[in-house]
Amino acid sequence: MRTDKNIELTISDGHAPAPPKAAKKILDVAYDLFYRRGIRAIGVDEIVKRAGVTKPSLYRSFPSKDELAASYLRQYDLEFWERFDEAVNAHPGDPRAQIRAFLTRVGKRTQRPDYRGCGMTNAAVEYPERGHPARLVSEANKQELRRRLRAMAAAMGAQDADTLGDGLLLLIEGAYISGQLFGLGGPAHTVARNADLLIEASLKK
Amino acid sequence: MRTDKNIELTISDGHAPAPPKAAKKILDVAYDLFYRRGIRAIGVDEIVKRAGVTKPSLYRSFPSKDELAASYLRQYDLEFWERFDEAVNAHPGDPRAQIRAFLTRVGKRTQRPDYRGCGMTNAAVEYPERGHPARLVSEANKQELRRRLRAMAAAMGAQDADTLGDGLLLLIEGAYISGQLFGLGGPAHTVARNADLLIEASLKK
DNA sequence: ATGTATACGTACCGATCGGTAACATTGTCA
DNA sequence: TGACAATGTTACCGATCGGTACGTATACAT
Repeated sequence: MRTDKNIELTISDGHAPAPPKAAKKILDVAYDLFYRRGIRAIGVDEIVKRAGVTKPSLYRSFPSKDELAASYLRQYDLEFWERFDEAVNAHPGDPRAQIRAFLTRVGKRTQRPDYRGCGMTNAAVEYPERGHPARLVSEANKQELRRRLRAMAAAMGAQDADTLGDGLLLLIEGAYISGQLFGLGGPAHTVARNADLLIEASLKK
Repeated sequence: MRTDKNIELTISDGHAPAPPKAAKKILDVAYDLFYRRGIRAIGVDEIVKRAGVTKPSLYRSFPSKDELAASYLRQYDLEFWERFDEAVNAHPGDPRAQIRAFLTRVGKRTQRPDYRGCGMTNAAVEYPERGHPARLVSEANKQELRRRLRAMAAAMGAQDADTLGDGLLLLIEGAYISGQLFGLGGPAHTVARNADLLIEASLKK
C-alpha cells in the first residue's frame, strides 16, 4: 500500500508543471456517481468507463478507491463551505440572518427531485468503521460545522449557545436526511422556519 | 424471482405446526450485522457463517438478500414502535411529556459507544434507488412517524401543528445521524432540550 | 536520432459477490 | 415401520469486486 501518490490534485493551476487531465475527469465522474448513487454502490469499473479512461489511469492518480472517495469528499467540503460562506457574507454581523439565509437555501435544495442529501453525512453512514479515509473527511467537516454554528449561536446572544448551536446542527442534519427520505413536500422544507423558532426561543430570557 | 416464500416469520408461536429455527437465527444475526456495520457492507456468507448455518438455508427462508434486509427492517420497525409507544403510554393525554420522554431516551441511546443511528435511516441512505425492498420499509416507517408527530403537535395546541411536527422530525433525524457521527458528547444529547424549546416557541401565540 | 520521463491501454489477478443444483438428514404422523 | 416433507449440507455457478504487471505512445531535451 503506497501512500506517496498525488492525492492532492492540482486542478488547473494555470502554469504549474503538469496538469493531469485524466484525474480531473475521473474525480468529476466519481463525484457525480458517488453522490447520486452512493460510494459502495459504485465500482471503479463504472467510474473509469464513464470517464472514458482505464483503470490504471485511476490508480495512478488515486492510491485506492477509498482515497478516491476521500478526494470526492474533500471536493464536496470545498463547495459546501462556499455555499455556507456565501450565506454568511450576505449578512455581515447578523448571524441570525446568516443562518436564515443558509437554511432557506438548504430547504430549497432538499426539495429538488434529484436531491440525495449531504455527501458527507451519507459517506459517514456508508462507512461506520472508525478511521476510514472517507469517514475522516466527513467527521472533520461536521466538527467544523458544529464549531461554527456554536460560535454563531454565541454571537446571537443565546442563553445557552452550545445547546442552540447543537440544535441548529440537528435541524440541518435532519433536513439533509429528510430531504432524501421524503422528497418533495417533506419535512425538510420547514427547516428555516423551525430554526428561526428555535433561535427565538433560545434568545429571550 | 419468486415471491411466495415465508417472508413473514412465525417466530416461536408456541404450538403452531412448524417453527423454523434456522430462519430466526439468520434474522437475528443479520439484524445485528446489518445494523452495526451496514447492509451493503455485509455479505450473505458472513451472515450464514455467524449464524452457524449454510447459504441454502438462508435462501429457503428469504427470497434474496434484499428481502432479508427488508425483514430486518420490519423487525426494526416493530421494536421502534415498541419504544415509541412505551414513551407515549407513560404519559397518557400529555403529548408534550410523551415527546420529552421519547427524546430523552433517544438522547441517551445516541451517547452509547456502539450507537449506529437509526437502522431505517441508514438503510434509506444505503439504498437511494426508489422501490428497493429495504427502502420501502424505511419510507413507510418514516411517513408513519411524521403522521404521528404532526398529530401530537396538533394535540399540543401548536399554532402550526404540521410545522412543529416536521420540526420535531428534523430534530429526531438529526439526533440519529449526529449520534453516529460525533459519538459521545455530540450534539445529539441536546435533542430533548432543543425539542422542548421548539415546542415552547410553537405554542405561545 | 536517441535517451528519458510520463501518461495511457491491454490483459489479467485472486477474492468475494449473490445465488443455486443435487444430495443427505431429520422429524412427524399414519 | 414406512412415507413424506421440511430442513440442512457439499460443492459449485457466472459476475463483479478492487487492484496490478507490463507493454505502448507521446513529448521534450540532448
